[in-house]
Amino acid sequence: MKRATIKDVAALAGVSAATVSRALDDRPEITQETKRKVREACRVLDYVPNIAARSLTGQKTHILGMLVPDISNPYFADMATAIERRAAQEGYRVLLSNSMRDPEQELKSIDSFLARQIDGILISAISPQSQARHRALMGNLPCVYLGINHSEECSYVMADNAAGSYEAARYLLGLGHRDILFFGGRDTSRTRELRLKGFRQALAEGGVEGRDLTAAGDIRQLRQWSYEQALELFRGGPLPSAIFAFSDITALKIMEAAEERGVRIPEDVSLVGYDNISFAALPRIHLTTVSQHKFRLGEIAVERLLEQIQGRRERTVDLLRPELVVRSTCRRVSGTP
Amino acid sequence: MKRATIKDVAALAGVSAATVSRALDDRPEITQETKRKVREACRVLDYVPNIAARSLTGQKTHILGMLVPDISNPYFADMATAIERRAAQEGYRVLLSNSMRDPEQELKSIDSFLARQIDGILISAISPQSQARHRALMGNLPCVYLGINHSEECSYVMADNAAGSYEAARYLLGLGHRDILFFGGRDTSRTRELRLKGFRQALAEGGVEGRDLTAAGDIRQLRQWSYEQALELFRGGPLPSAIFAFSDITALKIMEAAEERGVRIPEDVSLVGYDNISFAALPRIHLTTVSQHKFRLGEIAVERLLEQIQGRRERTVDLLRPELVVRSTCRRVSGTP
DNA sequence: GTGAAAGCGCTAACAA
DNA sequence: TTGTTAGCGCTTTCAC
Repeated sequence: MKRATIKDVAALAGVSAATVSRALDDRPEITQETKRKVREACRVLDYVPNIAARSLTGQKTHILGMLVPDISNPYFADMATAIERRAAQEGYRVLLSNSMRDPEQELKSIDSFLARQIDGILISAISPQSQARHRALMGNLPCVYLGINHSEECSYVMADNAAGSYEAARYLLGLGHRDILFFGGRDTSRTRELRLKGFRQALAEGGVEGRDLTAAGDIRQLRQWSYEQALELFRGGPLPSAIFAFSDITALKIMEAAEERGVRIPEDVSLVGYDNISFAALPRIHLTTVSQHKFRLGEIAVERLLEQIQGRRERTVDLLRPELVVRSTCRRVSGTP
Repeated sequence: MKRATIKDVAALAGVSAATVSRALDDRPEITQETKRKVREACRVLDYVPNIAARSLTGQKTHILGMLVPDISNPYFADMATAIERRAAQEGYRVLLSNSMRDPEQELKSIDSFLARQIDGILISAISPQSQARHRALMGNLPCVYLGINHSEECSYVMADNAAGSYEAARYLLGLGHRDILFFGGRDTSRTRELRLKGFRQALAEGGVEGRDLTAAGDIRQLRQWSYEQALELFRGGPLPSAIFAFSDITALKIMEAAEERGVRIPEDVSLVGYDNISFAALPRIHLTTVSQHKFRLGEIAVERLLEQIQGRRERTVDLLRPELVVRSTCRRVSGTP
């Protein structure tokens, strides 16, 4: 049972293939009567136009590519969901690719997207270096970058990481915390760099010295590293008054270690995360964290990309202001005056 | 800057388009020298073959479709991840579609998949009724169903829901629980029906009477419903000794309500979930639940689908045995002898 | 208002 | 071993 083609429809409707094409496109020059016959024939034959053939004729595929470093990270998973939903509303589908933080894989994924004639691409690049390499491959394919790894001439959508951590740090200071530890993130991560910067600035303004703990070297398993470091931290020595985790994932690992060591949050140590992934809002977790509005961020990225594809806009830059989401993992301490 | 085509490569390499095609396919009849020239030309031109054209020539698209009722449900999200990963290993990409539990949307998604010439499709159908309707549309397109909504002549991969809840109920009985409440799920859900069946069987064998609470009528927001019902349950009257939640999502909502009412789990009431979504393993949550091995299930589905596509197998049926994952939300009670 | 013909980029059959 | 030719299903001129 072969699929029906436009010729089959044309034959059944008693017109030419060209007319069928025009009728389905609802062109004004075609008679209502002809359109009716064509639609009827399509229905009878269960005709579905072949998009491959259509795209070959220079049409669009209505497929977007999305490339992220790690889809098992709930942050990207959530953003992907928002992107797929928004794209679907506009009649686009999205092809997802996971670079696994491997620059070679990133290039391969882009090749594969190109081969599929996607109309545009959304990329969360691994690093500015990798970004520079794949930029060339893409030619003038419409593209919007997600997050911070891009060069200045690209379109991008990002949240202000420094501002987010600045606000969170101010919150901790306001609660009376003076000994605050910035915990986690890879030392190669620009995201971490920016978050640490906002953190330090707030502390400096408050006249407080900050500490930080960073994953240096080739740490593949950042989660495992965080867990082990937290276990070490909670081994018995003096605790910091508050911990500012690089991300919610890290914060969760800290929570896990705390539980194991009998350290109570927030009674013994306050904790704030970053990203506001869905885990953070769960009962018993109630993690205070910084929201990057990742759903909105994904939606905007799709909108900007479609504007580029449809030639309505050139380069765009969108900056979202993060927002502190206060839950229950921080307590007020009586600061020394 | 137009993308290079096979003709450009052929011209630059000084051979015909057909030779380029063969060289890239690494066919034995082509000289090493020719292959080298072709590869070089491809490199120079940044040539990426056009998959649309290739698929038009009767080739495959190497794209699989995946259709689920609700991707915001972590259960499906997790399975999708497993499916994408396994498919990527085999050189396939997957196009995701969300039916939003709407039968019309389900049909539209399938049409859109057909139009894209996907090689095969993985479906978690909304209901046996919807399944019957879309079955016709697909002709003999390779297809594997995920879960329980399919007719008998299809290929499918599913976990034994009754066996899973049977085991969980036995576990609760073994801990001494006698007053156990089966909580949640839509009354139209076959999944719920099967889980309830296993639950009842175990209780009957233990000489215990079971109770159950079901979402009847057109409940769109099952999560909200669960939360409200749990709040009601925890209002102050006598508590059941244990609650068997229809799913982990439901269990989490029960946890949330319990927290709000000051009901302690497992001290005041034991709780078990179903699905073993990633939330269940988080610190502070530690939900005892039934694992359906959803990652494995997704992988198997991909493998079976590819076997069908490559003509190596016809209809397949895979049944996975669920497994109880004991964490910390159930306690032993001193049963009346 | 509609049809005939050309061509999108590629592969497969047949020649050479 | 390689080139030539035809055709996949569709859209888009250009005629009529």
